[in-house]
Amino acid sequence: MAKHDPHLDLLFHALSDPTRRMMLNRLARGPAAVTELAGPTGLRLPTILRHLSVLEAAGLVASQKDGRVRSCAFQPKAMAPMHDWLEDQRRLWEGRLDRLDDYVTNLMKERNHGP
Amino acid sequence: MAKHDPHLDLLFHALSDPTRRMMLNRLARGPAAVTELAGPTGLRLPTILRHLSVLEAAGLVASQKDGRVRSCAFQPKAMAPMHDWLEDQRRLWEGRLDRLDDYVTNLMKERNHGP
DNA sequence: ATCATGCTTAGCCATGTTGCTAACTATACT
DNA sequence: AGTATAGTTAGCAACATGGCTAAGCATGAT
Repeated sequence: MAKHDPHLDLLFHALSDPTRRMMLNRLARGPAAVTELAGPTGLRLPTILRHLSVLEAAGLVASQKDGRVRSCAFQPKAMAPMHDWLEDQRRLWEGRLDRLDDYVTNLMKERNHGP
Repeated sequence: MAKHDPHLDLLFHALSDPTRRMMLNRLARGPAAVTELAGPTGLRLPTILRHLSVLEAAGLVASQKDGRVRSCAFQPKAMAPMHDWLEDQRRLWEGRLDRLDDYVTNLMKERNHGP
């Protein structure tokens, strides 16, 4: 378990912006060019390019140039570390619930069999 | 499907910082006071309090004062919107894979029965 | 009453983020 | 060749973020 994983920072940060989530949403349906990504957002190209670089830094998107158009593709594997972290977190929480359960169970046993 | 959910911004942003994830990790094991949260981070109290307010803004933590100590508790339900979004995203992606599958299948049918 | 503890507020500083415009490059079209 | 298209780069402005110190306030212990 990484104590302090910089990749998670990039991942969560990338997802924390509505424009970037919109772009990912589009890319989950299939590859797209930069202009097509920009379309629905109403933002200028340089802005979109910046967002794209954030998504690429997080590994969520890979892109390549084909002629004069850059084709961007969603990289679902990049989500894995986040899912792992969420899973760890869930386990911790449920472990706590289990222990609470034990506690209550023991309490009731004591009530039933106690002095 | 929310087109532009500000709550998701807060949620992902809250998780994008290693200090805050560390705090959540501690809280998933059970409630803790502010000083206890600060301990492992090596950061000053005012800084921790700021992080705490970010976590509270995202709904991930609830706190209350008991005497002079503030007790903080993890709120697992706050994770739900994020899980929903991730699930939507996964569905989109898998839908795409299915369609790709169909495409390949059709292509092979045409190859077999075509002119 | 005094002192220690635990939190809180105010305010500073450096850096990062998000949007923009303007100017540039490289490829395609006619 | 000349024009349109698709990115790209540089740089600016406004605001947010993450750290700090110093000073304040409320509660518990002696």
